[in-house]
Amino acid sequence: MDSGVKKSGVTSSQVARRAGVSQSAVSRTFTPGASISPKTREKVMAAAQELGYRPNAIARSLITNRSRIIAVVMAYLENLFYPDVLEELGRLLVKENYRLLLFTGHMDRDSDPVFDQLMQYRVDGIILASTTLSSHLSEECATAGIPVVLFNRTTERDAVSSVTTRNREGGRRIAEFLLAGGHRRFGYISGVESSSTNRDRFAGYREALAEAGHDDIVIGVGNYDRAEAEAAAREMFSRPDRPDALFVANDHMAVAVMDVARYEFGLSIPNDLSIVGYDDVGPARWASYGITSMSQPMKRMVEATVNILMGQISSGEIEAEHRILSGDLIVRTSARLPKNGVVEIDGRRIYKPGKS
Amino acid sequence: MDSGVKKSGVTSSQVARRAGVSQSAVSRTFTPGASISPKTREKVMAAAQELGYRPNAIARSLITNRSRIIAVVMAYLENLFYPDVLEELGRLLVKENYRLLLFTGHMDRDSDPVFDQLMQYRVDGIILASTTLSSHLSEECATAGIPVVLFNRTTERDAVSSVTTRNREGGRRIAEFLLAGGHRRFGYISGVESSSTNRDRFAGYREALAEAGHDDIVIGVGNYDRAEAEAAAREMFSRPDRPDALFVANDHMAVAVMDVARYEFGLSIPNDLSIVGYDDVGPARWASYGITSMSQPMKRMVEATVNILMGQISSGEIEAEHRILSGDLIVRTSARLPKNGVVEIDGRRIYKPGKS
DNA sequence: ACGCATATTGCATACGAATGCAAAAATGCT
DNA sequence: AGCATTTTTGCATTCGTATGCAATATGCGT
Repeated sequence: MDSGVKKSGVTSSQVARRAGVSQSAVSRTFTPGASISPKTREKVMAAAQELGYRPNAIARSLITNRSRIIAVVMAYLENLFYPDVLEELGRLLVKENYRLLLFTGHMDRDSDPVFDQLMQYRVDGIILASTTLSSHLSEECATAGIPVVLFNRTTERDAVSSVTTRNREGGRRIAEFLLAGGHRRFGYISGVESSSTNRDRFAGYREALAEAGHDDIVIGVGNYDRAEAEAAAREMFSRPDRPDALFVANDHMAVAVMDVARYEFGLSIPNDLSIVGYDDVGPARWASYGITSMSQPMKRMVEATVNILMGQISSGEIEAEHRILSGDLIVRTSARLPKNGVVEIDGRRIYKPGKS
Repeated sequence: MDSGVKKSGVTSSQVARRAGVSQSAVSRTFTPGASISPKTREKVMAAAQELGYRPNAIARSLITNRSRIIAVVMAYLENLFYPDVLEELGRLLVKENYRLLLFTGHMDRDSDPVFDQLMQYRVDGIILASTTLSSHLSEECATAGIPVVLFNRTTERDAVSSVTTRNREGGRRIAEFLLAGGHRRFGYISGVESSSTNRDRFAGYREALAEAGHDDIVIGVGNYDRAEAEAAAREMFSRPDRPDALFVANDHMAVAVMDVARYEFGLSIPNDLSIVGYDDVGPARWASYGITSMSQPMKRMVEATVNILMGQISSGEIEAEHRILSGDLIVRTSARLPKNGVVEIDGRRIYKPGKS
């Protein structure tokens, strides 16, 4: 009431004095599960209220050695898949009472500066979305006891935890779908060629096509980038042996490729060209595109990610764990339909070979 | 070399012992501008290297009372404008050696929980993107000495700093453009009605139309949400007096509205209906849409935001500051063109009434 | 070489909260 | 009531770094 300025900087000791108790009592009042009597707790709460006290998370971190901060390193934000992921991550982390420290951009090369900051803030965990860590850096995390989870990516040696979907099977499924649709000439526009998602998607696609006797896939490199995907599409569509079936490594690029096909080459989709994408991200669902796409169960992926992290944080065990989920091939209008195999589930049309 | 495990937890004292200097020397080595001789700095650096030492930002914050963390509260992430903003913010903040603590979702009502966390981490500044603070909360920030900047939004009383564009003028410009294009019946699909951006854009639009004798604007409420905008569009397009000119409060909704117009109502754009959006965000530029849109100079807005923040942090003066930038009406194909006024600048077509 | 000004260094303490430990209070039991 | 047990409390210390101050080392001018 009378205290006048309540410039934040109210400390637990001040509250303690006000409430006529010890600083420890204040601390215990704000520490869930600590030993404190209802009576003192009430006194403390009242004093805290009056002074506008909030526990200082920084000081708390210093002594508990827990920051309750999770670092998220994310790239490709212009691909709506990732903002979606970010939003869901935010929701889940806040629910677990963790904060989200965001680093945008890649950290492929020795991006020590960014990494240094992660370490300096003693984050409790790191989520790498579409970005990997040099083995050097991930080792450093391991020795530092910081859990790391790769989101939608894996590394060669499975040394660090990851959450992915069955990209290889996804690639296969897409090939089967396009084969069943009676296509003759197959194309692929890749993501970043060294990325595990790209490798796996393509591997599955190529395998299934090869088994059907198609060994000559027309390939363009899109690097998960709109402009590059457009350029690759232009090059591909200008070829005399233009494909009639095209798998684009993600929807973000597929949308761009579709625009190029329609508005620069006057192609009719899916009559002249079938396009299949990956992720089942927002724009793929928009009426202008209606892209047939392998879905990635984003929410479950995020949930698994947070889950792994929380497990490792509370147990202290940083054993690499790999969660592999699966999606469905959502059928829309960007690709010719096979005779059968398309079924409707929960209002979504899905390709399930074998089923009529 | 021999130290074996270098489990992070290396402290400045350990480095000091190793280097044969005092802990202060280590601290000074890592404090830019501190008084330290090149010779000892070198010794310290060497020891730090060996042990894998990194200064503990938490401990540092505790004593300097500066966290070097900026909280960003952001909503509407599915609107690509905001991921773009986020990326740019990340870039600029990192350059200023600040970290970005992200909170997603709204905090309109007394969202004290989120706010509490902001305060607990003693963030050095707060950026509110498309979200405002109750006056109660913003006051609390003021007394706590924490700079707050509203991004793309203002409050009634100009008590808190903000960065916006001339939304009212933008609304006017759009009206002028549509009037010059010879349209007869005008519509508007709003954002969140209480938001300042929506109010201003609409005010300008309505004023200019009224001056031209058009007082009967057909209105739908979109709340900056795709689904709601679609519903509003459906309702509007079903009316007998369907407008032939439609201003949609942002591109995120305009894209959805355009799809409804074309694919659900078979309208030809811009022949049957002209659509103008706001933001000039990614999808507006895609070939499928080509939306004529008032641009917001996102990079400059972000720059101004960071600028205000840095200024207030370093000066300690938290005087509300308002930066108001302006954009251009980028002309594409979603709206009928006026006879004149459209000029080409840097490869972009812009509407500048008065110019031929 | 001497004295003075300046640059470096180490000591000791502070930041704000959490926690082991022992003292004190409350509770239960007979 | 008296004793044993449990709960609550306060004291003192700790986390890792920054910084004022006094002490020491260095450099400069003559």
